[in-house]
Amino acid sequence: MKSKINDIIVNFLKHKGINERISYVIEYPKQEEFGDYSTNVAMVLSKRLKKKPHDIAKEFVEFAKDSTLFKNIDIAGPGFINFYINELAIFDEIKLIANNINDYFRPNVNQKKIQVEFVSANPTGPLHIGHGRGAAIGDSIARILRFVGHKVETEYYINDAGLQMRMLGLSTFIRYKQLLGIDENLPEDGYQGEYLVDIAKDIMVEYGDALLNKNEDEAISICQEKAGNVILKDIIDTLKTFRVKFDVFFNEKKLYDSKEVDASIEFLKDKGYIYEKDGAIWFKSTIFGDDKDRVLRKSNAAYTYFASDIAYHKNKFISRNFDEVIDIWGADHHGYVKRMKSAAEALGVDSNKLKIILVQIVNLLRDGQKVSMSTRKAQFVELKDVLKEVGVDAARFMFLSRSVDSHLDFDLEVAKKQTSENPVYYVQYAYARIRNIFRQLDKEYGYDNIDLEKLKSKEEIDLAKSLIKFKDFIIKSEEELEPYFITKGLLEIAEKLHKFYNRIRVIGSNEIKERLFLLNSVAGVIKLGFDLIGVEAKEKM
RNA sequence: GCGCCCGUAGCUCAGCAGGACAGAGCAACGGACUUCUAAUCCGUGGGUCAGAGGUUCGAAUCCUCUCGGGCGCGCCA
Repeated sequence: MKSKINDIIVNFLKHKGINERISYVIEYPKQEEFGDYSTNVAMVLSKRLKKKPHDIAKEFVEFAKDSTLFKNIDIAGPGFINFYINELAIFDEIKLIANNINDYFRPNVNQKKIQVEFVSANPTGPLHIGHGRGAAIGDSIARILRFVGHKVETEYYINDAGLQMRMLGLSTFIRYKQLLGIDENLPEDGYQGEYLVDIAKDIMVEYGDALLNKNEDEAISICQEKAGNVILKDIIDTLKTFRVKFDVFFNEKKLYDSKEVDASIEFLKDKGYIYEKDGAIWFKSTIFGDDKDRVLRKSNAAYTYFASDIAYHKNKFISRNFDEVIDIWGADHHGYVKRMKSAAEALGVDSNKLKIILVQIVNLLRDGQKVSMSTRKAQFVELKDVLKEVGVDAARFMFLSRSVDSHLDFDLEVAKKQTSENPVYYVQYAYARIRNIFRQLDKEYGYDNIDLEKLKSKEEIDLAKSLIKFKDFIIKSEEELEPYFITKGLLEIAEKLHKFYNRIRVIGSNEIKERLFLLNSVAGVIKLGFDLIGVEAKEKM
């Protein structure tokens, strides 16, 4: 619908001899009395054509008045052009939706090969609620991009080569020794969580006290591997219940084993972006706008994370040839963005192809008090416990009901209530109400010979409009990589459905066929929206 | 100290390539179930868009400063 209006505007511009792009907007007016759509094009053209906005608007109305799309076009305020859509045109759109939902809502895009990397939590402890938000966002973005028609691969990056994993092994080994009666305390920066005691018990079952006889380095390595595997499996299980699936798990270690880290440094060196100072190897990220140069290999010959991250992104872009890579990080990594983009440029990759989404923190509240979270200190609420308490649907919807860059307050006490305070029920209920009507039909009603002109009430027309508008929400969510537009669109449809349901009867009415036809499309669109955010459409509630 | 993000209704947030009287949900208050599920609907109240300047015909939106909050600034990971 929007694009049809845009076509008319573009024709008008051509008619006025303007062929280049002009930055006007077509929007939904805030007030209903200003029509269904509105454009500021007359005001934008005012300066250029040296005419009053009002006069340009008049010319436009004259130009467009023959279109069957509108029942009226108004000029209002300082020169807004307001469009009132013809009901027939609205229901023509509904027919298109009914004909093929996916075709109708899939925007035209050039297919790209896109990787979405998210969660990527080190397997040093269970996932907490903050990871849940990243998981919900990453997974939904992947679903949306896939729906739109891109080739999408989701990936989880495991930092299994660094000191953190070593610390995990050491902490587990100490727990193991404690179980065997050896008095030794965890180091200050060790992992305190109880889950390591359980893992240590498993190790004891498997090895008895044999690890004590091995050299410490080897014993820690065994513990590290065991703990890492157990925790990773736990993470994967949790993600699975959360309906999040990864196509690829990528190990950092692999980048070292395959010498890709060295190769990346060589690659940059050949281009002249590398120098040595104080016994360390540096990357000249300042040429690409970073605040300072960054160390890749320390003077003690150990590589920094940044070195393996460069190799990782070289692997993504060059070895695996992704057209676009989306990294989803926690907001506390924002200082890392410029660095990573510099690295992309240095690798010869247009840094616009690397999209980094910073997901703002989730504030967890318990009894109104903020709970601070730290994996190391084991002060956190596990994602899997939250899922058990509030359910997958509620959790996903809540994570996706705010824009990515706004803080999210997740109050456990409220979330646990499972009352109507949670908007997911509002939408699910709308769907269930429709399904319920269909279940109670006394016979099959075909949709041949239907006369949609019979749907005259405001409730029916508004409901139909909300479906058409949903397309804009999909486009926006895809363009801005913001799944919350989907939840927003769903809430709007649900609102119109409930209003309809309260005022209009379906079963027993003269318009039953037409209304069922409309409701069938509504249910289909809600189902589509739910699919895009990974929420279940319930038949009954 | 430097840099980034943010400050909109009691609470949580939309709106921010400048435009029409500032929006939604929740909470509060008052109504609507012999009806396809009231997990719903209808109505009411509630805001000097942190503050001060500036640009503009027009600023929540752009610029500057102030105040307040969060985060990042390592040869850490």
